[in-house]
Amino acid sequence: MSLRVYNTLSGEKETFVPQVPGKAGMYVCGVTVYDYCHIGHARANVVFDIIYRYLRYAGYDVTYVRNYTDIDDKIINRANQEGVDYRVITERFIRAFDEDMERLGLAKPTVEPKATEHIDGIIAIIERLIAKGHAYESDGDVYFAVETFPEYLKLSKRNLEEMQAGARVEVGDRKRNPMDFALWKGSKPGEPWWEAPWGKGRPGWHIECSAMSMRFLGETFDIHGGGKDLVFPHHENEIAQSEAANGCRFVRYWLHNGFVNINAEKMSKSLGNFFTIREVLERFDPETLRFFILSAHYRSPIDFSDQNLDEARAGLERIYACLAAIDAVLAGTAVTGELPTGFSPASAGHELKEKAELFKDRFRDAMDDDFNSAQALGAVFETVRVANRFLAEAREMDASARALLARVRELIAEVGGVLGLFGSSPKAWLDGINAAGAGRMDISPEEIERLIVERNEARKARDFRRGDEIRDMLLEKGIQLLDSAQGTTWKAK
RNA sequence: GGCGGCGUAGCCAAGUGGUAAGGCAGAGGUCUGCAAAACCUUUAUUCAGCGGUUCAAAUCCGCUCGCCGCCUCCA
Repeated sequence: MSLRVYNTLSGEKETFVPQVPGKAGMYVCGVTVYDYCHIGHARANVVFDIIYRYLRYAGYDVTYVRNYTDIDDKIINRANQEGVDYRVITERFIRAFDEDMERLGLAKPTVEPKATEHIDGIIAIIERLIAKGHAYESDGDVYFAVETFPEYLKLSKRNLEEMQAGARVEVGDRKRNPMDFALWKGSKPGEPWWEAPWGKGRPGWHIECSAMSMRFLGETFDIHGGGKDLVFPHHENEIAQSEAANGCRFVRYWLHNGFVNINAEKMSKSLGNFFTIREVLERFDPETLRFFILSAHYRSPIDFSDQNLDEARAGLERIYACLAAIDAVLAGTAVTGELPTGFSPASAGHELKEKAELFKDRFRDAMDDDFNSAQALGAVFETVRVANRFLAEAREMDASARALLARVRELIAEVGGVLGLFGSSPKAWLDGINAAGAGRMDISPEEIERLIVERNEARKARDFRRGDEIRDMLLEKGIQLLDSAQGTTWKAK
């Protein structure tokens, strides 16, 4: 089966056929660096991270461009508020963005250009647009004339007349048509500026993405991504500028991710109901957040809540617990990696072997279907269930049993590499979750260990009253004891 | 008002023509001194409602109801 992607432009799933066989060019609108990123940014970036990883996994040579928009009204406003140069702001939030993405385990894009490094390219496009009659200068500003581009609004499927009717009239407008948008803005005193044929100024929003994508991916490229909210006006305007300037198709496949909701309402800056990535990571492990994001299809809305994050953590914990159990069996033994034969048809070994053989196909089928990570995770869970059963059933772990488990372990690591999950040492991850949980309790891990020893001594002496007393006391503090043949461990509830 | 999307079990969530993945929570069982954890079994004759097309519909079409998004900065 081949990769199919949902193209916003056509409104349908299409078979992905790259412009150049074996290669894929992908541009994703990055952030405007004037504030800390919220979990909506986390979602967009995680989603396109797995799209990038999966394209590579599927064998494409991918050029992935993700920009920083480092000049913009909001940046200037913030700089003015703080009384600092705009670059102080952009440098601070570029660093913050990089830290956040690193913690979320994102792969580095091929290029991460900044708008301010491409002013020449921006000016060149604007000059071409003016020369072709698609743009006009007006009192130091330059605007794109939407009426000169008949296909305007083809992405968002709107109607120009109706939008004009509803457009807001701006005071002292320099536009010929209220729907025209700025390519270049003349600078006011005290604002950052660059020299241009129309005087000192700075680029408008939208034009930087046209310039940077063209620079690194060419006039036509395969995939352009971003959040749903960028469809209009940002991407619509990018199409107008780029196609009017170059006279050819701009993007082949438009991909847009759905929103993060809070209590079923869109999370946004203007509503003030947003959480920054940093705030969330104070309470939840980064991989849990990533797992939560990937547990739904990228185009669906997801509802962010403590309960949903707790459920995601429980699910991820189940997978890691299984991996830890496999690792414990495999510890210190060399395995061949060959799939063994000889499991009787009714046994868990036979079933697990079957799951292992079909696993990669199921994963690829899911991801080929418009990057359906939720379905892919379903396949992982099924494998985990059967592996757990195998671990519980098997009397002794002979060479073929270990080889089978090693194969399962390898497969989960392989798809984990594509999803950016399961990359931690299972034991370390589980310990980390415990430690984080225990950090919120008023009891130290040492104290817990001491009480476990005391309880086990009491139990050995068949003093179950004392033993249960300790167990109940710890449970009250949120510490769950786990008894097994190997001894007693604990976890934070 | 215009355009677009969504409505699947108590909750989260796949499934877009062939007879409902998976997770969480719940119930019963195995294990246990009793528990917890783990494992096993189980939990939607049915996909918001009504009508239509079809041998066959959660999936396609129409209508109704409900929710949401974009139309203004936004991932």
